[in-house]
Amino acid sequence: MKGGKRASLRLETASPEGLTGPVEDYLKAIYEIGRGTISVATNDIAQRLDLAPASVSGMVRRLADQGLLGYERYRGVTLTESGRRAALRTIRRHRVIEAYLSRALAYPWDRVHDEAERLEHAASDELVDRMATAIGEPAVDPHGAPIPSREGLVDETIYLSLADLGAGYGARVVRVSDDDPEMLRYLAELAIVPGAEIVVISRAPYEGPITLRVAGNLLSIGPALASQVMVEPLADMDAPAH
Amino acid sequence: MKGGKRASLRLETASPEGLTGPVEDYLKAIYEIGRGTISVATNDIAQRLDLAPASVSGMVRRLADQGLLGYERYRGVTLTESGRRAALRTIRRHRVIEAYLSRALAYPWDRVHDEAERLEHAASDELVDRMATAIGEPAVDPHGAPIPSREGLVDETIYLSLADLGAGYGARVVRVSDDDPEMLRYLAELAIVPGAEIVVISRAPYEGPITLRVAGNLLSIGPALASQVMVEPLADMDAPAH
DNA sequence: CGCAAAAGTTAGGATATCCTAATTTTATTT
DNA sequence: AAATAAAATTAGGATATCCTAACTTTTGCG
Repeated sequence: MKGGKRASLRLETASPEGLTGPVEDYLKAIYEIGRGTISVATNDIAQRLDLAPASVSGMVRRLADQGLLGYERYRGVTLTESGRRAALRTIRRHRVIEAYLSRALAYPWDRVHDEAERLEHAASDELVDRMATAIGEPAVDPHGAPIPSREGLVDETIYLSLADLGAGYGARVVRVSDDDPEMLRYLAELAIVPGAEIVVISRAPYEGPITLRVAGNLLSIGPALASQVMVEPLADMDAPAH
Repeated sequence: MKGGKRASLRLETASPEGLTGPVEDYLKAIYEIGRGTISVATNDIAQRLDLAPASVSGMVRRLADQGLLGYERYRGVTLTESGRRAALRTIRRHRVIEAYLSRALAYPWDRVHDEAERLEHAASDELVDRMATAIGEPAVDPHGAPIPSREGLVDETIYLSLADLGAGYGARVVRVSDDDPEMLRYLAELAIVPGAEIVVISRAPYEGPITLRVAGNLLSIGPALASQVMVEPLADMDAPAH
């Protein structure tokens, strides 16, 4: 006989439960689409992961057999408790890595996402925890997304998007969508970053441009972009009237 | 048609040439066994990667087809120029990551290897370069192994092992084998680490213990352990006679 | 409410990687 | 140099993941 016994499957992941990279990606996608609770359509998973719908049908079936998902044919999937935990662990990894790359290695914010997308499947919990400690246990990643705790708790607050904000309102940017590097570069140029304060000056009708004041400058953006920017309305503004 | 075209193979690696994790592992193993030039037996590859010999036969055939290896059935394999470059890139990644984990995140030296083993397939060249810069472009990893340059150059010096050193000789430890955590912890306890100066006090015959002075202490180790410690003899010792 | 469009699934394949068992080639040893 | 031992290969399978094409179920509309 040669050497010791071998794991039945060669895993490329560092997950405690030994999930593969693709499995982690599915769970994360399902969590993010359904906010952790809502039932999710297989086609939406396919779209988000850029896979053929048929591939998703096969995979969710297997994940359901493993107890990670609840699944009824033609009816969408939900995360089980164990699936949810696994999803949040991966999301924590992703966001801690993003934050670490940004703060400790001065990684540009439009590139942290792709790098984290690969590292999240390879980094051990110990490494992720060391990274988090090294940068002072931040609460959010560079795009403003909340980082789940080691115990799997996350801030699930739902924010308005800039597209939902009426003229005259002021708000603070809390979070921007993270996966389009070009958009992130553009937003940074406009100073629309988490923490920035903005005022909606006017909104043209029929999906027209939204004019804002940001950091003293006036600028206009389209509603498609505005919908990617999550904000927290500020109470103390002067002209909230309609 | 849905979305854009898809890569023909889904890669889990960040390599420029798009090599998979297993492929990088094979190339690295072949480089390390054969020091980059010598022909390597497939069985040795199997042993090092903990795979069945039959699996290696299949894989080296494919790698040869891809131009990464020279291969003649029943005769072993050699790295081609392109295989060698790929191997050194992976080795650079591995060692930079080890050094970074150790210096920037205070990772214990017996655990950097396993972590790097996974991250080396996921980290982009940009990340590895940023890590290297962040810790001052070290020349060696925490175990004393030389880090290949971005251009693929490495120090190929071959050192003696402690097991080859006669009684009376002094030497400086340059490098220790890196993949057995328990052994690394033991060596650290004995202060046998890269940079340490040692003197061989005596050697018992018939594979007997080797007695050393390290950091002022006397201690004995077996030849199996001694052979894992690479040293550079010191010229200025007093009793080199016989 | 019936039917077409949309959503989702099964069927049948492909690829990369690994395994065990059986076979072939090379090396060693008398 | 024949016989045996060691090394390496082929044959035949398994698994995880993905795909396209064809089919089925659900949904939404006139």
